Amino acid sequence: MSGGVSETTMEAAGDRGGTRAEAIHRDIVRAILEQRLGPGTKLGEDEVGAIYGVSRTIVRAALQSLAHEGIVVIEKNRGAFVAHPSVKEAAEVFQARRLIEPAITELAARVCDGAGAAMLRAHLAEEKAAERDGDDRAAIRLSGEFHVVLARIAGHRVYENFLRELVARSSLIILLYRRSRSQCCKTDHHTALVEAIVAGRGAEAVAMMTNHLDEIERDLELVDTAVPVKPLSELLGG
Amino acid sequence: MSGGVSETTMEAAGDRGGTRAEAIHRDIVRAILEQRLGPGTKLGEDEVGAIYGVSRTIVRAALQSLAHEGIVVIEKNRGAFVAHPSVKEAAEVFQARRLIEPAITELAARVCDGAGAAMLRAHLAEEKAAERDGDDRAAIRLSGEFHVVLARIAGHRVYENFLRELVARSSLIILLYRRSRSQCCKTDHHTALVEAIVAGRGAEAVAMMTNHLDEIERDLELVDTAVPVKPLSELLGG
DNA sequence: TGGCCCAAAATTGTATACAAACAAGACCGG
DNA sequence: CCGGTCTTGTTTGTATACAATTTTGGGCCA
Repeated sequence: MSGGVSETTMEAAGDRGGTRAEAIHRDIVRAILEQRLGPGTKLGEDEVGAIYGVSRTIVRAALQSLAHEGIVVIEKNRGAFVAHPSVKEAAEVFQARRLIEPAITELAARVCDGAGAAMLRAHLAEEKAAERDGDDRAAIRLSGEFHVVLARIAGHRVYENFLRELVARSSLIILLYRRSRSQCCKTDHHTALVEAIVAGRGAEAVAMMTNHLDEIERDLELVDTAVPVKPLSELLGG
Repeated sequence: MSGGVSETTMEAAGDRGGTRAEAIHRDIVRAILEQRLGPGTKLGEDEVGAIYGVSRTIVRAALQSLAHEGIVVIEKNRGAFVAHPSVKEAAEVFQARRLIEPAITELAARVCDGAGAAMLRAHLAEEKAAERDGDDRAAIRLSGEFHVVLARIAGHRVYENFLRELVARSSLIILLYRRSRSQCCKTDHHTALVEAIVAGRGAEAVAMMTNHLDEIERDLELVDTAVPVKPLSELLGG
């Protein structure tokens, strides 16, 4: 973990991007989306505080926020751990995604204007660049975030917030339960989705999204696994 | 505000029901569901701390949790306020309910066993008793909570947590935007829903739920209003 | 070698002190 | 009287101190 990068995180916060706790929250979510932080990882308050250069007060606020999203589990008197979703929870998360993402997709296809199209295409370009550059972690994160960008395009804050949590939790689930080593979302699926959405072909986009989610879920083997644990200072702030 | 009642809240926490912050969070949600706490009400840390007999640390944790659910808005350097949902947010909340509650209802109808039926009937009995006794506040709260009990019966934690937030936010929305003074959910609708769910008639229950939600939403007039403000100590711990 | 016990170290839970920022009231001038 | 400025009081943001709990390591015994 390079101290310079975590200072960048803090500067972003000073930049009216939100409080320090929110910045740490975002950075930890980023680490999870990039699959650097795995299920069961202990997030000690002093350790996290040392990494980001803040007191435990700020760390506790960040951890509470993460716990509220189901991404971290806080056990009384024992500390905070990256969540280890059960098979049941995994099924529930994907079921919720199969419920909400077609609705988001349909909305996005209906309201998508030039700015929305530009945002989607820019995101797609970022995904492709990460893939081309062999930056697996960024590619994985961007592929998850693509879904959240759709919700932002749809302009529906309630759905967006819910989906943001579902996507972060999906990242943990995929890390635990996936069969293949491949990136879970295929860029060409995202490409086709973008084209359908931008063209306002809602029904087609919805069908594609449904298939896309089914495919992600089919790649999961919903049985229990164990994960190795790495030192926190290698994983955060990255 | 009777000190005895808030001590009861604290004892419930000591009873492995969760931390003190969680108990305060629950009590504030309860006050909102009972429409004792209206949109825009300031929740000062010291004031809330005095009411519940805790330090600001615990209050801040409770307020953060409420803010995460969209029930309270924390403005930097200005304090925490009960949320005042906009017309757009109101529409989004009800749209999300129209998406998720039929799914919950269908699930509940599929899995409802004898214990589930007993839970639903007990809840319904409580609603009817509150109505009969003229306890409007309890009746309003129980009618909102009925929807969350359905989610619990469905045994789907992701849906349940999401719906819990939506129902609390709905309470604020209804207080702000309703046309009529009547209780927003009619008990006979809940009665009919329970019978269909318990009998496993999923499609019928789903249709009823959809109509029920449409009816609630039709009773809202989605234009901006202002609300009078009452002293906090009259409203919390109730 | 494994299990148990105990003391010390580490960590979490929480209150409180201090700094920073905002709100309210007083004062002054036009 | 009204508006602007300044001062004071209040509240929020955050670190730190202290209490409570858990974890770890060492010693002892079968």
